[in-house]
Amino acid sequence: MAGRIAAVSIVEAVASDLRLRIFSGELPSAHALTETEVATSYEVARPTAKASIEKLVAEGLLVRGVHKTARVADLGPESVRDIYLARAYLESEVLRRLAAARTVPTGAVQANRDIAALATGAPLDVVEPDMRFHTSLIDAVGNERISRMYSSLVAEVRLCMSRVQSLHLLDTALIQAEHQKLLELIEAGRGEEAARLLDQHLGRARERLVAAMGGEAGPEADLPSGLANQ
Amino acid sequence: MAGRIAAVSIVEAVASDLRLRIFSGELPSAHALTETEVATSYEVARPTAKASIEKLVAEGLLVRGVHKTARVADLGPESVRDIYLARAYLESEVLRRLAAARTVPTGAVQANRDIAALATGAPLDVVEPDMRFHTSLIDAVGNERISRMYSSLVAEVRLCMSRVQSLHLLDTALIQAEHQKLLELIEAGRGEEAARLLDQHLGRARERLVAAMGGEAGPEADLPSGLANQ
DNA sequence: ACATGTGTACTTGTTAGACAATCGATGAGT
DNA sequence: ACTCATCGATTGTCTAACAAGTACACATGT
Repeated sequence: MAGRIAAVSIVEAVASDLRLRIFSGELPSAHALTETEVATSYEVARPTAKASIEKLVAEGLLVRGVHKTARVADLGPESVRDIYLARAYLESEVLRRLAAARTVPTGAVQANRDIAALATGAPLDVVEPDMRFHTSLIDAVGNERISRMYSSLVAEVRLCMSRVQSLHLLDTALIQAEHQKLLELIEAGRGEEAARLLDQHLGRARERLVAAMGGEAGPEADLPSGLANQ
Repeated sequence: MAGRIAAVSIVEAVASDLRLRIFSGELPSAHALTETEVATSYEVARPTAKASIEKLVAEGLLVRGVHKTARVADLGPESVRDIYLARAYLESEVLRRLAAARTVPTGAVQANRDIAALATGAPLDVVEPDMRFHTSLIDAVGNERISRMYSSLVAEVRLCMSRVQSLHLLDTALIQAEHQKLLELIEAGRGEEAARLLDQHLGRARERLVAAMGGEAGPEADLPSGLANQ
């Protein structure tokens, strides 16, 4: 079904294609991914397919227990809140830091220009440049570990996005405007305000996502609750 | 050489034992870990050994390029700064959050009691309860992803610690006192002060670690620089 | 009819052995 | 002494196979 790919590593190539198929929605939530199934469809050996699957399990895109077949992760509203809270933790500190150095990453500027350019296109096309915008901010601090953590969160966000077909999910113009404001605040060295705006920005996106997934809205938009009982 | 272990999964068991051997210093930095070598020493098949090694590579404890043998990660001062900065990002937000809810995790209280109890023992014994203290704080927010990220950072910190034999590295009494102060600030709901104290706490530990590794000190202790050029 | 036990098919965990591709180093030639 | 080629070692991947565990359906008993 899926064509063969040639890259640095076979297991990496298979994993990449599976990733795309998951993000595209071709593989729906809770869809079972048998090792032999993957092996035959990509014409690779079962150990290779196994390694690919385990890679995606490590990334959180698939879940599986011992001796059970891997399934596409089915993320609920709680997971979405977890993911967005983690994003906020990392990114708000990053904004403070960038603002302190008055560093405006060119990649983020370009990404937001791209968002503005497709303002008339399909609403779901905004996801890629939006993620690129945020990732550019993170990468600008040059911390390998933080970048890795964030990209793992981005992968989960994209997974969530692919489960939602509501076209009214995203207000492209608003997103673009808030991104612009964030960049301006960074340039002006106003880190605290940038961090606060980011919290609202992410909180809004989170609640829209939760709503589109059928979950009920959280208590407040900009400061999510949910502290574990000790 | 290493005895066999029986657990849920063989590759997990092998990975765990390798982890311990790395943390204990038995496997020094840049030590090569051949797949066949691991396979024969644990009496497992090579694919199993391979999987264990790849697991540790994913955790950052081992490094390896394509077609090259895995080696124990050799973390330099830059890595230490990256790790501690990432810790600060996560943990400072966690402290603000815990303080807002005035939630003092019992696990952290117990961990700090343990530190106080062994105030007369070997200085390196403080590492385990110290990590437990910080991990308890993180886990208290109940965010699975943040906990996972943090534990990955803790693993790297422990790797660094095992490379350092300087016994004057840690001032147990000071650590214990600062932990106590952190808990009090949380209980009092003074999140900002807690976050600031944490920055100093981690910054001090970081610079001691860097110094013990032979690196030169960073510019300032509580607000590490190192912004990537654009 | 319902609950319970059994059994079979499917899937995963692990192993063995093998071959090609690649990396590192040693040795030969200039 | 320096460059290049050959060789050994190591990894990537495959085929084949067996053991072990899970899940579902079937049959049985109450």
